[in-house]
Amino acid sequence: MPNITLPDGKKLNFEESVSGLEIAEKISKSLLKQALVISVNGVLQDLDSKIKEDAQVTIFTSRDKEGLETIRHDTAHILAMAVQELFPGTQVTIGPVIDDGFYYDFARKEPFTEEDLKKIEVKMREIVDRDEITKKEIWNREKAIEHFKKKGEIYKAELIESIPHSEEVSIYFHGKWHDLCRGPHLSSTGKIGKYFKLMKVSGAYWRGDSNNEMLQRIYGTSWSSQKELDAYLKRIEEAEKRDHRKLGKEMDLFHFREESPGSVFWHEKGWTLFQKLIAYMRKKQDQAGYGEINTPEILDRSLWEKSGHWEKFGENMYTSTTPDEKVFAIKPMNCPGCVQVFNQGLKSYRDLPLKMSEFGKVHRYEPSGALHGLLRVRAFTQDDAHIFCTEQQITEECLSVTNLILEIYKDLGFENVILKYSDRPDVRVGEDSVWDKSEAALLEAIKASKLEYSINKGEGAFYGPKIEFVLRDAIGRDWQCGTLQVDLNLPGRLGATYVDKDGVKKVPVMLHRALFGSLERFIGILIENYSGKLPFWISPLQTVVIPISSDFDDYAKKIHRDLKNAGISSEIDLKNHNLNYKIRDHSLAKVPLLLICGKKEVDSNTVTIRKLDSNKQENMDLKEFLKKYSALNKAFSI
RNA sequence: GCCCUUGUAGCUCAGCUGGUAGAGCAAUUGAUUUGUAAUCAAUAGGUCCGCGGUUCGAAUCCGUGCGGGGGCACCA
Repeated sequence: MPNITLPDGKKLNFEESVSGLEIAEKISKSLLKQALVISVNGVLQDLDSKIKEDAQVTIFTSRDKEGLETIRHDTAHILAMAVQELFPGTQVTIGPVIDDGFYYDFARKEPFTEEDLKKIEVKMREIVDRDEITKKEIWNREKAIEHFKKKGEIYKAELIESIPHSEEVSIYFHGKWHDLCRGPHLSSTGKIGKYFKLMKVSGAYWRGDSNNEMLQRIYGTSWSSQKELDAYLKRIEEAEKRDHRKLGKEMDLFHFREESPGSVFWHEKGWTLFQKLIAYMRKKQDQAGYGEINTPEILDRSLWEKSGHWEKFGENMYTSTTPDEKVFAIKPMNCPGCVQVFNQGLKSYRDLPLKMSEFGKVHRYEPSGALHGLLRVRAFTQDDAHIFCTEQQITEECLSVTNLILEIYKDLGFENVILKYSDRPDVRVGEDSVWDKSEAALLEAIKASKLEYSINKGEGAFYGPKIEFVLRDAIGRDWQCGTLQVDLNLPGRLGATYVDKDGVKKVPVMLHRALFGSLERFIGILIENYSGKLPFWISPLQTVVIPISSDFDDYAKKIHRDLKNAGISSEIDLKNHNLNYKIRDHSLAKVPLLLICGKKEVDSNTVTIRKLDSNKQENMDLKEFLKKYSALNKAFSI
C-alpha cells in the first residue's frame, strides 16, 4: 500500500503497487501527457516501473534537466537502432549523454560518411514514427554474455562482464531491438520527438584507451522542441564567428605556416597586443613583490637529467646536438633555469620568500593532433614565476598568488573562475612522504581561499600537486589558464639551499605559478571572449584617423601626430575612398575608435569619435580627447 | 600519435564524369572629394601543397609525404 509523497509535500495513497504513469494520471491529464521519467527516492526510473513501497517521487517532463537527458539518452539508442538497421554487422558499444547531446560509438570497418549520417537521420525519424514500445528485462549475466556473443556483439559482452556482480544486468527493448542499458528510458520511441540532429563522425578509442582499437563515434544533439534545437545550432554558429583563428587573420594579428607547425608568426598588431599584456603584467608583478629574471632557452642535457625532466618529460622535449656532439635541450619549462639563478650566490632565510618572475618562451613537442590555433601550440611564452620559501610560508604565498590571479582575470574581463586541484600522478619524482606534505599544504591554501574547487585525481605535475585556474568566457566556455604548484622535489634535486637562522643550510620549498599560463593561449581566449572587440587599452590599434575628404588631410595628420605623442596608437587613412567605405573597413578590423575630421572639426579644433558598434557620434575637444584616452592607457583600464 | 575530412590568386570560394584554370573582395592605376558599415572603371595577379605513379593528356584518378579542420588520446 504505497504512500507516495510528491515534491510539494502532498501525499497520494494507492492500494497496490503503482507506476509513475498512474501517479501522473492521478495528478493531471496534461502531466500524464508530458511525463517522461520519474525519480523514486532520488533514483531515476522508467515511468512504467512499479513502486511497491512508500516513496518520495518527482515526475520529470522535457522542461527538467532529467527529462531532457532522458530524451538524449533515448535518441542515442534510436541512433544505434537506425545504424544497425541500415548497416547490419555494425557492433554497438556505448552511447552516453553529454553536454547538449549524446554520442554513440560503433565498431564497423567502413567509415561512416556525411551521406550515411543523412540516411541514418531519416531512419531515426522513421523509428520515432513507428513508436516502438520500450520494455525492460533483467537478465542473468551468463545468459546475457552468451546472447551478445552469439549476436557478434563482443564489445557488449565485454561490458556485461565488467559490470560489478552486485548490480543487475538490465536489457532495454525498443520493439525487437535491444541493448544493455542501465536506463531509464521513455516509454516508447515516439516520445523523444524529432528535434535532433546528427552533428559529426569521429574516431574514439574503445574505453578511452589509445592502446585499444579505434571505434567510430557519431555525435548528435537532441532537444525537446524545434525552438531549442534552433537556438543550439545558432549558438554553435555564433561561437564559430568568434573563432580566434578566423579573427586573428581578419585582424592581421598572426598566422601559422607549414615550416613550423604549432608556432606562431606574430604580426605587428598581434605582437603589440602581446607586449601590452606583458607590460600590464610587469606592473602587477612589480607591485606584488616579484623581480623579473631571464634564463637560457637551451640548457645542457645534464641539468634536465638532474631535474627529472629528461626521464619524465623527455617525450615532449626538443633536443639539439651541437657540431661538437654535445646534447642540449630546448627548455620545455623555466623552472630548472630559475633554480640556477637562485643557486648563484648565497641565500639567507631573510631573502625568503624570494619571488622570481620570467616571461620564458618554452618549447614542447606536442602530438600533432593536439595543436589548435593559439590555444594549443608547441612554442609558447609563460608568464612564469617561482617563489622560494619555507614550509611555513607555503599557505600564505599560495593565497597571495590566488588573489593576484583573480585580480588579473577581473581586470581583463573574467569574473567567473573555478579551481581544480590535482594530486600526485603515477609518473612522478620524490618520496611519498614529501608528496603528503605538499598536497596537504596546497589543500590548506585552497580551503583558506574559500573558493569552490574540484579534485582531479592523479593529474598533478611530476614534481608536485597543483591548482589550476579555469575561467569561464562570455559564452560559457571554460579555459584552463593559471596554475599554482607546490614543489618539494626540484629544489633538492638541483641543490638549492638557504642559510637558516640557526646557520644551517636548508632546502627551500618552491612554488611554480603562471597567471595567464601561456600568453599565446590567453590571447586566443581574449579574442574569443571579446569577439575580437578588445577593450580600448589593450587594443593593438586603438584609433584610425579619417579625413572626410583630402581637403582635411593636413588636419588629420596633425591629429595622428598628437595621438602618437600622447601614447595612443593610431593609423591615418588617406586612401581615396569615401567615408562609408572607410568606416566599414576599420570596423571590420575591430578598431575601437574612429576619429573623423572634416570642416566642422578643423574649425573647432575637435574630433568626432565613432566607437566600434555604435553609430552615435561624439564630438570632443582634441586636447580633452588626448588627455582622457592616454590616461586610460596609463591605467590599463577600459 | 590514431580515425575521418581537407589543401585552387593576399582572403573567401567555383571548377560536372581527366583536355594545363575562373568569380567576388583585397592590391595597382585612373576618374570621383565624399559627414558615419562597400562610388565607378581598367590592369595585374596562380610550380592548382610537395614527390611519385596511371594516362596521348592530371587541379581532377591512385600511392606517399607535409600542412589545415573535426574528434579521440595527450595537455598550458
